[in-house]
Amino acid sequence: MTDSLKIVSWNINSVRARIDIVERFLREEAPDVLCLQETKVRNEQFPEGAFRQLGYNHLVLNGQPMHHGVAIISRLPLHKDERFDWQANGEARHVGAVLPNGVRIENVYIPAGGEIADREANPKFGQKLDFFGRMTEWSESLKEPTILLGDFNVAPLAADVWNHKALLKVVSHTQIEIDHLYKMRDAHGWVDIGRKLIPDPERLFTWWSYRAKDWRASDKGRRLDHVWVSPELEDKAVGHIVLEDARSWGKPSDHAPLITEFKF
DNA sequence: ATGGCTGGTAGAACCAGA
Repeated sequence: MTDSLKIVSWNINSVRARIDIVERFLREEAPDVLCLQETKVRNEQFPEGAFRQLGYNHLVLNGQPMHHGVAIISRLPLHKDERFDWQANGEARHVGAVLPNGVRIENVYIPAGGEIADREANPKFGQKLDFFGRMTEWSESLKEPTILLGDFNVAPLAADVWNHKALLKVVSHTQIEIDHLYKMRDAHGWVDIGRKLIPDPERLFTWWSYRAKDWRASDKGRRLDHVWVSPELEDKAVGHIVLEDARSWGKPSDHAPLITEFKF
């Protein structure tokens, strides 16, 4: 018997400000598991009722006031939830749990890293590189079949940005970030499902700035959000789309949802 | 090739995102 699962990653940029389009998304796409980043809410104030009404009764939260915050919201029971502090400063940027089939889901919000791509001039950039370092150590020792997804805040390939040359020195597309990302990938043999199913050099973006007059017309996007899987799960991911239309829904997030279909 | 935008929280000539 084949177990089909639809798993989503979405940087929501405030789950409370965005609750109407989150409900629309759940009604229209009916995922099994929704992983949110940038929920921007304390756990006590998380709008759990909206999710429970739609049949999503299993929530694991890691929130804080104002910034950051992640959540896994599921129709299926979640077990062994955990929260790693890969930032080493208490910020809420990770939550993980195990699905009934034994597969782990790790939902991460990697720091943006500020404006300047230099750890001396900009401590936030150093924090971002160190975050990758801690995730690399974790990846090296990882044994369980795992889905690692979220907002990685790096667009590694030329086809992951609207203009490769223009962005070479822009944080999210610098070589040192890409080196750190790939070192983490190689530490576990992570498979990039986005590029396995939508191969390079096809255009593939997940984020478009709010500042563009018409985000679709200018299309100055970047692929900042990713779905990676352990090597043994590579063939279980059978479909992957970025729901770009959601970038145009009322009061949108600046990120679109990534929908991955698995057959276990 | 940045930023003209956005949210949270405070009550900002704010901070953060990327």
